[in-house]
Amino acid sequence: MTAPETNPLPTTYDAGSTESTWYPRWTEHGVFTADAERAATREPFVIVIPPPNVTAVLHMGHGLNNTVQDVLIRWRRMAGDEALWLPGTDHAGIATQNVVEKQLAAQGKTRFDLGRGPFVEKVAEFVDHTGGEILNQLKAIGSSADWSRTAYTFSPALSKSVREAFVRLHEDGLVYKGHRVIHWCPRCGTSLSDEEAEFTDTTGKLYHLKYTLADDPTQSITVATTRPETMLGDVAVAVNPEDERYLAMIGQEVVLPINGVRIPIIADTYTDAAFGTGAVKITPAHDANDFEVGKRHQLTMPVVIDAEGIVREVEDAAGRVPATLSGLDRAEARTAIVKLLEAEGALVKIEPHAHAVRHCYRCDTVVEPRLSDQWFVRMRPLADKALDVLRGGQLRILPDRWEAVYVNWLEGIRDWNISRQIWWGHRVPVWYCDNPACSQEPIVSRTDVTACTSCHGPVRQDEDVLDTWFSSWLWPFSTLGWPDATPDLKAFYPGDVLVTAPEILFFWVSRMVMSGCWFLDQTPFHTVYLHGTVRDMQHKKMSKSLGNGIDPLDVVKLYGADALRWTMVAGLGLGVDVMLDPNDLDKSFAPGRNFCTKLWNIGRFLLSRVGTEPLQPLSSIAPERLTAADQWILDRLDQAVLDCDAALGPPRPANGHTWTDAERGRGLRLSEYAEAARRFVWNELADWYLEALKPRLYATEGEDREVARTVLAHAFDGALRLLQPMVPFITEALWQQLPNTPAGAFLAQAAWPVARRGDGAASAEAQAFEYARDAVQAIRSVRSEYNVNPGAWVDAMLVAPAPIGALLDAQVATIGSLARARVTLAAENPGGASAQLLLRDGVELVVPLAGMVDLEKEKQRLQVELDQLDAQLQALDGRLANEKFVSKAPPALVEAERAKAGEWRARCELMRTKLRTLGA
RNA sequence: GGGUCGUUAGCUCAGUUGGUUAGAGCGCCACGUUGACAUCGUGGAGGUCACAAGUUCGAGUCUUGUACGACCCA
Repeated sequence: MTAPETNPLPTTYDAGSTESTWYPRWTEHGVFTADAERAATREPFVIVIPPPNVTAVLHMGHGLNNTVQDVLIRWRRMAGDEALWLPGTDHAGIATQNVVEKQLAAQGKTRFDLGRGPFVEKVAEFVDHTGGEILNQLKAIGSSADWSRTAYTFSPALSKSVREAFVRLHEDGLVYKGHRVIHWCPRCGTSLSDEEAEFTDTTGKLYHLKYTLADDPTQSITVATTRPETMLGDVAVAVNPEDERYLAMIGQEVVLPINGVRIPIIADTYTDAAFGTGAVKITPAHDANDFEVGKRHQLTMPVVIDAEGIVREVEDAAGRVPATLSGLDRAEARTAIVKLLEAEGALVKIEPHAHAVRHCYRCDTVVEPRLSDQWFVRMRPLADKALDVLRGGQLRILPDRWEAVYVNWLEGIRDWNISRQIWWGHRVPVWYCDNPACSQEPIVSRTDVTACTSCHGPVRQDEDVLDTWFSSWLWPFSTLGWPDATPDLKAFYPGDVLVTAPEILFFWVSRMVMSGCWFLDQTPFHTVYLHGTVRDMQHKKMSKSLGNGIDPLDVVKLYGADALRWTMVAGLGLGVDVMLDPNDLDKSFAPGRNFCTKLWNIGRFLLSRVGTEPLQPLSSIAPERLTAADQWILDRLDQAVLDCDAALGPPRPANGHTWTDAERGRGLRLSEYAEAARRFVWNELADWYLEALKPRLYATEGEDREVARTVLAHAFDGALRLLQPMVPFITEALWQQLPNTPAGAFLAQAAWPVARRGDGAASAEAQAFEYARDAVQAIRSVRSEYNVNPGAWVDAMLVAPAPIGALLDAQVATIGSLARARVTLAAENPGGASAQLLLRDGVELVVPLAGMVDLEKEKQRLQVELDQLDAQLQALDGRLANEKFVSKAPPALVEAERAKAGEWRARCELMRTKLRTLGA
């Protein structure tokens, strides 16, 4: 018997219980686990996660980033790829060390009180206990990563990769120790790479200092500087050799104020005659540019500021720092020195000056340029390879405007300072023999060295650790076991898509491409997808410090993970920032919340009507048994599938390795994908098909009801498959209720739909339903205009040319029930006092509305419509009368325009006739 | 200082190689609980596509300039 089943679904969607039901089932059944062996017979599709800092707490940026990855990986998993999303965390050298140092500071201790070994142990312990929590938080938003492969940049396995990379680069002659001015964070006590020293625009001061000539105290030269405290370390004044103002002074000496040191005036083209006074003081130990000048002129390099940012005579600086200044912090020293300069009459003036000051990207302290010994990687050869893969089409970046940024940076690449003077990280694998009698060079080794290879005496390891990014840049293959030739490495390298934010294009993305190309001779991925930033309504980036953040877990609790995911994906234009209001979560997440509620209600109703009896497969139903509505929804599903595919794909270059120009910019349009799927399930399946179907479904039994059940279930099944990557929980819960879902199967690994008809074009039968929709909308419009009681039934006549009339004949009941109208068909318009509308293809709607029709209103409406169309017709006629248009535009277009003109003309005529009958 | 991008409905954004009457979500207005859904339904209002010039039969789309805004690099 076919009485409707008891509805098993609760009336409101319970996100919490659904999420806690399905996530464990997915993981228990290994739905997310990739298999290297299977990858031999299926296309692998690999995404490596941008590893969050091991101590990080989930924020909206992670939410966005990981949702995108999850959508892509779930899509490819359904599409039959061997999908691997590889998760993990980054040990985050400086950041993590800072956290633990802060804890120590609260106890009044420093890391030096503990000593290196115990401190590192303490950090490791801290990471063990509190680290990696973010990975659990990723599970809460539905991330389908392969947790069995969770990696960590500081694990023994990945540490092995790091050593291998360092040693190999050394063997390749690309690692060297350099003595130069680098960026130094006095607070963190370490050097930083160029990328880690971020520029901040600041309004500072430009100090003009007067240095008196040694041999002629009546003469002086004025230099301009933003950092007067470095004058103690000045070794020269440089002027441009072309600058006529100073020609006579070149070669003479000036006396530094305060410490009385004599320094020469030199000529160097580095000096810009137009900046400041045209004369600059040269402090080689405390400015990278001055360092270059100093090297060119073989100047001494006195160091007057130490590693903690304290002014004192550090090196080659005897007699330069007066006792009164020694021991002052660099900021205090600036104040004191300016005062002294003023007292000596050496301070000419102070101007406001807008410039960019570098700050530590971890603690925001102003970076101090510092002369020191550091390990560097010579990047030019690596960068060239990374440029080749982009130019050769093995790599693309979306949005493509970032490709220019990538190229620009790589073309101007500078050597990478990879050593850090902190303790938390991979120690530089270099050992020194301190035996003065032994001539052993530093030993660079893959394994720990315990004795000198020459004299067998004791050795000591380099104190420095490697930049965190030196492990991150190996991530796409270190996580797969490199340098060992593991099955995973063979199966899953190179990967496919890298999803991240543009901020780390240089830090991480470009470097991964370089390392992949260098060590494995292949770009680690063929696509870089750079998504936008999550911002608040003032377009300010969400951040903890600004207090404008949204906790994704709050959103999950309030509306569910799917609502969070949907909101972000639906709003995610390519490379576009996502705006959310931290003060109004209801409004911000309304799109996702509303969509989930709607989907749940669609499913609840639909499933209750479909029931639980087995369904015959769609393929077993003879086409002539399908109604126009059935044909229509099946066509719409085809179209939705094609639209989703077009928005998402292609997943990889068609030839497997190189993007063609036609492919290169395509796909990864997540918002278009969301819109195509949404339109299908909501605007087509629910709004029209389900409504049109109600009479058939309420029938108690019969063949037609079976057809309706089958088509309905098929259409919904298709919708759920299309939606699963975006809203995995709610779709899984609904899909499990469909009668034809096999026991033990998961939507999460069901097949991605394929369009039945390849072209997605509407079939002729479906066209009848389009006419029916037109008629329904027209009747509703008339009803609304005349304020007809929504419950009341009206008479409506459709006047249609014979062939369309024949199509409409079968739709009369459907139109009637959807528009609450007693619908009749006619070949001729009877005229009379009625509301009349022109539909498409010459179909007319006549609604008599006895006694209610307002003739003036009808006339007005017709007139407005006629005027609009007439204006457009005239423009079109003008175009068609233009000989150039007719001769130059594509013939097919001209033909189409002619046909349109004819249609519009007939329509205008019809309206004029109507107006006349209305007495205008 | 160098570079990149953006400016389309009240807000946030789509609009693929130039070619019907420029779309969506949210918001707004009117009506409404007809056997899934008021986190909803139905109907509707709202845009000289920043400005100016140019190319073209034809420009939201291509070129140049201007204004404003954002980001990246030095």
